[in-house]
Amino acid sequence: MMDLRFLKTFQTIVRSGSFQQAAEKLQYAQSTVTAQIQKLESDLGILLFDRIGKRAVLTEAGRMLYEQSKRILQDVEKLQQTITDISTGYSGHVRIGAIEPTASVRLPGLIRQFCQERPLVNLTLEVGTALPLHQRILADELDFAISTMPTSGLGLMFEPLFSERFGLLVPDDHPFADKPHVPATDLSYHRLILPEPTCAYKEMIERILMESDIKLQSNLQIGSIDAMKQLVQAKVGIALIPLSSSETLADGVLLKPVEDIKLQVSIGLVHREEHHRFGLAVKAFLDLCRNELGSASRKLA
Amino acid sequence: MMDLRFLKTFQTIVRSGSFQQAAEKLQYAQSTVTAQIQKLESDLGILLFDRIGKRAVLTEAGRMLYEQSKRILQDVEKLQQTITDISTGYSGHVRIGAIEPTASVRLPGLIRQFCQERPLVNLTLEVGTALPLHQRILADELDFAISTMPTSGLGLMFEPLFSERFGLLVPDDHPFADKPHVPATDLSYHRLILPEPTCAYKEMIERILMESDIKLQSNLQIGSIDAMKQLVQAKVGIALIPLSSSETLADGVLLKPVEDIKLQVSIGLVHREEHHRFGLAVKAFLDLCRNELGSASRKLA
DNA sequence: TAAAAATACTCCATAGGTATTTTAT
DNA sequence: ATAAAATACCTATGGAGTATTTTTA
Repeated sequence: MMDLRFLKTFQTIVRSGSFQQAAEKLQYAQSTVTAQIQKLESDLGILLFDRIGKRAVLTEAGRMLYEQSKRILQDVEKLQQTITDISTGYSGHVRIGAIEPTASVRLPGLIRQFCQERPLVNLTLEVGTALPLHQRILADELDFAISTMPTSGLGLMFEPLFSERFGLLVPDDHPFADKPHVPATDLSYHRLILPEPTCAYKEMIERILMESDIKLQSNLQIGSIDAMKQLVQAKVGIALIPLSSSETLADGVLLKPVEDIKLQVSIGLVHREEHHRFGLAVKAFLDLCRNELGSASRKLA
Repeated sequence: MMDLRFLKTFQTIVRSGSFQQAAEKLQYAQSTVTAQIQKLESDLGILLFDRIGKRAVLTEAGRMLYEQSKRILQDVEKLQQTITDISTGYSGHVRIGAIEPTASVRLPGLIRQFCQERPLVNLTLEVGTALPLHQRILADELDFAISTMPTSGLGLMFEPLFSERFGLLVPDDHPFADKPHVPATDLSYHRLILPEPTCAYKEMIERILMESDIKLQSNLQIGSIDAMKQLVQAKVGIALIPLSSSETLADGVLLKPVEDIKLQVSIGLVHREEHHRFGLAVKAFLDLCRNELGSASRKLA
């Protein structure tokens, strides 16, 4: 296999015009340059220079080698720079996943801040439901996720950041609209729109409602919070959605607190147990999440 | 400087999934693979794999190295293939120069034949007058040229191929038009259009006419043979042009042979004296020129 | 006769191998 | 227990140096 140092020497000869000047520039002995070129020529089985007296003139093969190796050496240098940047956290690739509404409500601010601080870092954000995200972490295709707690036994760590609390979304002409808050038991008398089955929220809601002995009148299952808002607006039913979604409410609907029961779920960081070797860029984003989303920070109630 | 063999090993590990399989594929001992990766990691100052139990999983830096080195190795392989092809004459770059009308009359057929035989060879044809072409050969920017004989002292070799003979181009209603051939002495009585001063033909024409003691009535100097044809067609004058240009004559003009004097010039191959090291592709084109244009071949009279 | 490249030789850094140990399944 | 990776140690190829010779402008 070709030696990159020899290509570098070859390039230097072509640019400087002589073996000797190349040797000086590269801090080699002159004989070393000769030897390197002879090695290249014998490896490739073709002469690279016509030795015309003192001057060394490129052959056809030499010209081709010059043109093509130029790009290769440039790529190698770029690669080395990239690796250096990664080890300083200046460059890199952060691959995270998040559930809604965290992804669209809480993360955009963080992402913007992160991109300003580290403009060369690639960032991938995958939005999905908890289980698929956890599986992608295990497959080494995500560095970490922000979601509900993973089921034990997967080999994943959970680091709680904050509690997502729920409210009742109702049309503004609904009987509940005038009350400051809604007693939980009143939920039994209305059609409730629930999330889809793979959503971690659905399980939580059903469990809590069951514990409180509240029966559901219907179970319309809708995968998207936005779609739920539309349906509530259209007076199809009422829905329990995270309070943090209130920032993007449509007209004609209200988000009311619910009394008596703790309708909330813990959201946090999910990553592999052996997370020792996160790159600096990933660590930086992790810390950003801890600082900005953690319960110490009270930016979002 | 990074060792390409190590990158190759690294790639093989990533693709095969383990150090051991990579060692088998590459015919290395397993410890060699370990050592190579450790060398890479210490050179780059960053870990490439997370050693999770038996399995080796790429780190962020490892993923980057994988993505970027892929292209580098591909380029290296392509480069080696190119060099191999050059040494067989299958690939390469032939850079030739030629004067008119040889370039547009005699060469297109050769070029088409050559491109069919060696489709991967790049071919550059520069059309110009003799002296500039000769200088570009000396500057190593052309492999050879087809032109008139170079002035001695430049260090160029000349290898005659054929004689370019001249005829008199006249409008079809010209007094000469009915004669089978024109006596040289009759030229004195008509306005003659000559080539531009840097054209090798002009010198030859003037020298021959002077030797024959023929005086010129005027000296309109035109650089392009095509332009001369237009002028003759417009009855501005008559012109001496190579007989080989007759293939592309315009309507309303005739090309007549000239009697008594030898209006001809030798055209051949011009190249450096030290032409030992032409690539096979260039040699092939040289031979094609010798066979198809040489005086042995009587395709064009 | 200078200046550049090639040659002769010496040295040693290191790539690669063998054998063994460590580690995690 | 077994299979993979790391470690220890050895060998020898070949890259780089010094000194000298060859070549040509």
